[in-house]
Amino acid sequence: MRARSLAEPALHLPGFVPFRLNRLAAEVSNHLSEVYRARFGLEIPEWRVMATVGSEHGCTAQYVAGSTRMHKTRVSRAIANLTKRGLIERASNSGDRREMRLRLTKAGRRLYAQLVPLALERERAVLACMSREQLRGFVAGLDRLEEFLGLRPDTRAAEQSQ
Amino acid sequence: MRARSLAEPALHLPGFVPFRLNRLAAEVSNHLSEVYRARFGLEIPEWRVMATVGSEHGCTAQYVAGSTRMHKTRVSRAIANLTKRGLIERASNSGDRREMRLRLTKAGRRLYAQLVPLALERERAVLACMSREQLRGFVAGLDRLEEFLGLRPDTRAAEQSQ
DNA sequence: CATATATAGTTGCGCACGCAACTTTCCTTG
DNA sequence: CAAGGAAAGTTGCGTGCGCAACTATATATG
Repeated sequence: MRARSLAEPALHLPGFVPFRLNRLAAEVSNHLSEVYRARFGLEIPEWRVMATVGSEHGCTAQYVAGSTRMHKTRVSRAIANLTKRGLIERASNSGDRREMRLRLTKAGRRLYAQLVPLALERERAVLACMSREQLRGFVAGLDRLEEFLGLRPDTRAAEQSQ
Repeated sequence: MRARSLAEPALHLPGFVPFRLNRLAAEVSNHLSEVYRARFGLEIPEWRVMATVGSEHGCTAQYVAGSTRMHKTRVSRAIANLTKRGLIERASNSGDRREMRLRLTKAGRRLYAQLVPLALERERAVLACMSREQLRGFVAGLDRLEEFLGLRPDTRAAEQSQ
């Protein structure tokens, strides 16, 4: 196709989208982690569980794993930590005794209420570097990629449950 | 303070951009890793070193760490592995004997020449889900975010070296 | 009703990672 | 030229992760 074999690199990492996504995601995570890590003693998996259970009351570990795309062992350990700290509680009172319904405890809801505004503020601060128009274009791309890659089981879930 | 307590989530993880970036980056990485992992026995750090050294002949470990934003120990270990496998070689013949100039060996160049087209093809396959216009918008957002977050020491480097 | 298969969640194990400390070499400043 | 500090890389150590295997419960099939 391209009589390019003897020519130069052909792949420059800083222009390679998969790499750029990784680097960007890591950087944004670092910014965020100052909030939930230093100020609340939560690691990424714990923060994700809190955020999921905080809005999907009574969901299962399986659901958390599916919607965050974390490995179920990672979820399991995060839940164990949060339970030990008294931030969430497990109830097996369902009809299916294999699964555990997850809920924030009172302390968990307090922490969640503190954490959420800070997290949203961090997001806002980063996205503020783009114009409204730029942001729309960027998010549209995100939407498209997620749909294409089969991320977002939530759209389906929303359609089903509502 | 409370006025919102009875209202709903306020933070829905699937719509939270930092989370979406992480999930997307992980997913794209998984797609890519099938190439360099299963077919060439390289992990992410090794692949990044190969890609960097492949286009920046004679660069240092420091440079790789800076441009990929990997921790220097991660880079160091990746280089150790690649050296053991005979894919890159270190030369301390510089004027500064602390740093090591990195180069692909003959075998390394062979592997690089095989790997690059496959990686580019994977990138293309993913990005093909967007229209030309969408892609432009998405990449513009990427550019903007990277600049804002101080990623890309390469633009500076390019200005200096060229 | 018994057996087989699947699913929710946990745990043992090996490994890669980041941090801090270290070695070696370079650069400064008196 | 001696001494303090900085930079390039490496290594010991503790930890979090993913894989595979396990337990317990639920569902399907003869």
